Formats: sequence, structure tokens, C-alpha cells
Amino acid sequence: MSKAIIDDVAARAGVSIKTVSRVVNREQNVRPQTREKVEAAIAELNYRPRHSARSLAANRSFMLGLIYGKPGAHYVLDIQEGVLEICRPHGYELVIHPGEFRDGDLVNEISELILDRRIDGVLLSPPISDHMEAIGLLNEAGIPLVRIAPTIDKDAYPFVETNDLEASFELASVLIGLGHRRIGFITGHPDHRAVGQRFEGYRKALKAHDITFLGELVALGDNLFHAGEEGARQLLSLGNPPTAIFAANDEMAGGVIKASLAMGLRIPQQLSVVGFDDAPISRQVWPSLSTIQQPIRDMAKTATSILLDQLRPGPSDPHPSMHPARLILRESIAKPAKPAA
Amino acid sequence: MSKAIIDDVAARAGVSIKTVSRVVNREQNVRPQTREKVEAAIAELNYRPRHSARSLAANRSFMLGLIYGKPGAHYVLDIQEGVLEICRPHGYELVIHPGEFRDGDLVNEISELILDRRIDGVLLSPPISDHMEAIGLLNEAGIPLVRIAPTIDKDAYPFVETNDLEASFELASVLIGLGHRRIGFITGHPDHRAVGQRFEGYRKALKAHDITFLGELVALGDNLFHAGEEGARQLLSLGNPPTAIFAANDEMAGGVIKASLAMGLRIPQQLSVVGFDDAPISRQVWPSLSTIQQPIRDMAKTATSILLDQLRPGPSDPHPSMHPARLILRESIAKPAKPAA
DNA sequence: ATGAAAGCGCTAACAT
DNA sequence: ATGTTAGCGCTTTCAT
Repeated sequence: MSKAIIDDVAARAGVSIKTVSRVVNREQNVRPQTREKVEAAIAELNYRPRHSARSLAANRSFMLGLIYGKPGAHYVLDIQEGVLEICRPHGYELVIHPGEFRDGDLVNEISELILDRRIDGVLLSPPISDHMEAIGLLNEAGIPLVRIAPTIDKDAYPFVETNDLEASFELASVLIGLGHRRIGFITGHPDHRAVGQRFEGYRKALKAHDITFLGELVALGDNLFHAGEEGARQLLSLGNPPTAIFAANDEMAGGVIKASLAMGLRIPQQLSVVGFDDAPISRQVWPSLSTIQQPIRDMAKTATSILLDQLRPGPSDPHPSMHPARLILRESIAKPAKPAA
Repeated sequence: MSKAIIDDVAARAGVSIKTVSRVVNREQNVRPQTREKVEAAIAELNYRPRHSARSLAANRSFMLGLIYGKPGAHYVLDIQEGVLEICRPHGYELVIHPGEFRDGDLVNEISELILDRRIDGVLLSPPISDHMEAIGLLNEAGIPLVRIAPTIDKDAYPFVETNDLEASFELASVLIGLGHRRIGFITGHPDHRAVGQRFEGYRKALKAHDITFLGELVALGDNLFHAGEEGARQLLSLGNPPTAIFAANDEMAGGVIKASLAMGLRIPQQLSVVGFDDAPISRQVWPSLSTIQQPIRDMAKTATSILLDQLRPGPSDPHPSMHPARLILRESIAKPAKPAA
């Protein structure tokens, strides 16, 4: 139980409170000898600066905000943990703000964060990282922000990203390499633009291998499991059904597998299925999904480091913005049953 | 952009800052007429009390802490959202603290929360809700806390709970009612004591129906998917394998299903499977799992309300601590293939 | 390199 | 019912 305040430390160390403050804040111009004395006093008294007092005096809250939509439970938790891992050791707390992309309240909530809590900086996770209105609001208020995996207007603000498009291109190419020519695709939620890039990667892969893109092989999804089931039923009931289905995320790919099994199809013998995210579900379905592993946690950590750098006076360290994704091949793919026409 | 402070409001309303403070804090002894004037001034100036100033003066942080282990992503998010739903409208922010049960750091982290951040109150989610050392620490510091689904020493602190044991009893009884006599059980992580009660429910159900409990039908698990796979393989390779498997949570039940399918078993014809939690995975496996739905979000909301009540002066409203769970019957169960001996 | 004094914006006693 | 006066514990000028 420490009730020590800065005056106690100053008295004990035989210096003024300003010197204690300098030591605590790692400022220049303190003689090593003095510093040691102060540090000893701090340790002896178990002194911890009162956070609210610092906030009031310095007009900073030492809190970071994390605003996110709902791209899946594991994604959100990974981001949260990545952020916490970096910000806690630097003395920053995290305030989490789930919000719906199309929710008018989001803007109000952000205003409150700014006005009431004087948040020092904000991390925007998909799909909110593309919410330009929210970003504009933060910008006007002069609050530093870092976007995680944005897809539009990337020049304006710092961000971290992964290569959805290229990874998706590769995964589609693997299917093509196995001999698949009719490859279905289930698209992601239209508000999640990063997921939209996966569709682009698929189209580019077709093009690169001179396979005609067919609209009938595309089903519209919304990132949820159920959409995968529906999409699979739609695509598999075509006169000439696809021999492989690429879902824009693992949750939908799981839906594809469930629906296919329910229809009596054997996977991968009769249908290859791939997803994207390396979500837990990709290992939990049978057969396991081939997918793409994204460095979500690392992105969150880098984003947080960038943000903290901006909060510190002085030049920022350089951080890589690109965190490449990785192909994970599992049991859900095989050569098509009948060779392509 | 509001830069208005309390003096501005006082001047505009023609009152003293103390009166403004009274209005803002909904204290007694303000004439309705005066209150209206002040409220008008607040609205006109878009005044928001500076949080750090209130904290410093009142020695409260207006922050709640949520400390949790990792009982599954959806569980954690449900709790977070339930807490936020209640605490935000009351002007409280949430600070999240993931922590491992057996991690010595947990105690340090809690100390920091208390000392540095002056957290006003704490919610403990499983399995940390049974971490008596952490609880003792909080208690000594005089920090109000509410435990979510504790299993031991329930008298000492306020808590919310669900009826794991009874629900588990019912679910096992359903299997018995279908004719199953050899029912395997995969236990939960030993640190998660709430999950342990599910085992008790299973045993009581056997006893109630005069079925001998057999140790060979029990596999030890740790709540993770993989443990379900292992447990299933262990139980199904017995000379006389069970006709049904009850896993202490859905994630493990999902593992049972995957392993069973991989072994060529048909579910539910050759094996019935049930889980617990009504986690997303219970709807995503094929066939869908029969399980127990817990009112996690509601528990979190009630727990938060109880905590906020404690923080308010005056008597607390009564809140029900019990939030009953609900049986969800889906496709994963059927009568055993061969009638019981 | 160190210190003295003046706030930061609010709440809490204590008037009135 | 309303106002006055001190702080809360720190950071910030500005001296020295």
C-alpha cells in the first residue's frame, strides 16, 4: 500500500519535487548521482506517480483507444493482445471500443473519447480503419492515429498492412496448379474492404492462368459462417458446379465445408475448399482448411509502436508497414476428380 | 471542439462553479429553475467535465477493470461487451486485463492497476474469479469487486453465476433418456472450476438413473479443441467404447466430432456428442452440437450493475445472482445403435 | 543542473 | 439552495 506522493520522495532524496519529476519522466539534465538518490527514494517509498494528477497537469490521459468492428472473435482478441503487449510496458492503458461500421453512434462515441477522456492516440482496426468520417474527426481534434490494414486513402495517415491481394493470388494459383479450372468464390462483407482485395487476388490469378472469369461462380457473402453455407449451396447447385471453392475468410470456408458434407460431398475428393485468416476454425473443421495466415498480432504490435512513437517528442523510429501473410496448406485441397475440359 | 471549463459554464449560467458541479453530478439541493439554467449553459458551450480533474479531486478514476483468463474467444468478447454495455452509459471506462491463472505476473499487474490507475472497481471473470490471492489483494486495497461464475468461497464477495451443475445434469439425462448407458466424459481444465461442476452434473445424472460410473469412460481435457480430439480417440479405442460422449465444453466437443469423423464414425448414428457453452463452434460443426446455452452476456451485465451499485453511495438495488442456463438440442444426438445391455 | 511558484479543472468542506 | 475557499498531485514556466 503506497500512499507516497512526490513531496515525500523529494524530501527523502533531499531534492525538489521538480527533480523527482525529471527522474520519473526520464528528462535530461539530472546528474547521475542525483538520479540515483531519487531512484533509491522512489524504491524505498514504493512511489508511483498518481496518474490522474499527471493527466491533469500535462493534459494527457496516458490512454490509447482501440476502435474496431467485428471481423471475428479471434481477430479482435489478437489485436487487443498485440496492442496491450506494447502499450502496457510504456505506461499506457487501453480503452476498447467495439463499434459498427454503419452505426451513427460510432461518431458520437469517438467524440466522447476525445472530449471526455482526452485519449492520447487511437488505433483503428478493420473495418473501422477505412471509416474516413471517424478518421477525419480524430484528425481535426489533433489526435494521432494509426490504421490497421486500411485499403483506401492510405497516404494520409500512418498504417500497417498485410498483402491480402498477393496472398490470395498465391492461394488461388495453388488450386489452379492442382488442375482446377472452375473455382467458385464467396466474397466478403462489402464494408470490409481488406477482404475485398482477396477477391481481386483470385481474379488476377485466373487471368494470369488464362482462365475466364465467370460471374456465375461468384456468391456474395458477409464474412459469416452462414453465408458460407448459403454460398456453397448456391454454387454447388449450378448445372456445372465448381470443383473448388475459395471463400474470402475461414469462417465462410467452414460454412462451405459444413454445407458440402451435409450435401453428401466428400472433401477434398469431390470439392476442394480454401479460406483465409488461419482462424481457429480452419483447424477445427474436418478436413482442415488450407488458408492464409495473417500476422494480426504483429500488425497490432507495430501499429502500437508507431502510435507511441508519435506521442513521444523527437523523431520516430522507422517501422515496417508491411507484414506479409503466409500460405498454410492443409487437407482440404486435392486435384479435381475429373480433369479439366 | 469544446474547450469550455466549469468556470465558463458558471459564468454563462450566472451561478458558482459549485452549483455547476452539483448539476453535473446530479446532487440534491438545486432548484429546478437553476438546474435548467445550468443545463442550458452546458449544452450551449458543449461542456464536458475533464475527466482527469474529477479523478484528481475526487480520488476516483471512473475506470473499471476486467480481469480474465482465456476461456475461449467468444466467451471473453461476450463478457467485454456485456460490461461495456452497462458501464459506458454510467460514465465508466473499461480497462481490460487478460491474465494467466498460474502467472505470477497477475498479482503484479493487479497491484499496478490499484496503485497507478486507482481502478474504482474490478470484475473477475473465470477462471480468475476463483483466484483467491488476486481477490485478497483487491480486498486489502478496499477495491470493490464482483466475481463472475465463482465456484469457491462464494460467501465472501458478491457474484453472479449460472447453474452449470443442474444444466449438465439435464443434458446427461437427455442422453440417458435416449437409451445411452455407456457415456464418455471429457473433463475441463482443472483451473476452470466452473467447468468442473459440469462433471459433477454428469455423475449425478448417472447416479440418479442407477448407472455405474466408470473411470475408464473419463478422459482428462483442458478445454481446448485438441483435447477433444485426443479424448475421443482414447475413449473410442476402448474395447467397449461409449455410445455417447459428453465434453465439458463445445470446443472439445468439436474436437470429438472431428476425430470421430476422421475415424469413419457417423454422428449421431454411431456416436452421440454433446458439449457445453453454445459457442459458435456448436453451430459450425456438422452435425450441429447439442449443448447448453449460458447467459454470459447477461451475467456480465448484472455483475457490472452490482459493481456500479457498490460504487454509488446509498443502498444497492437487489440483483439476481443466478442466471439459469438453457438446454439446446441439435443434430448431434440420437438413440444408441444397439440397445443397452 | 536544480528549484520556486503557479496552475491544470475539478470536488469537498465549510460557510451563508 | 447556493457560494467560497482550499486543496488533489503533478507538470510547467521561469529563475538561479
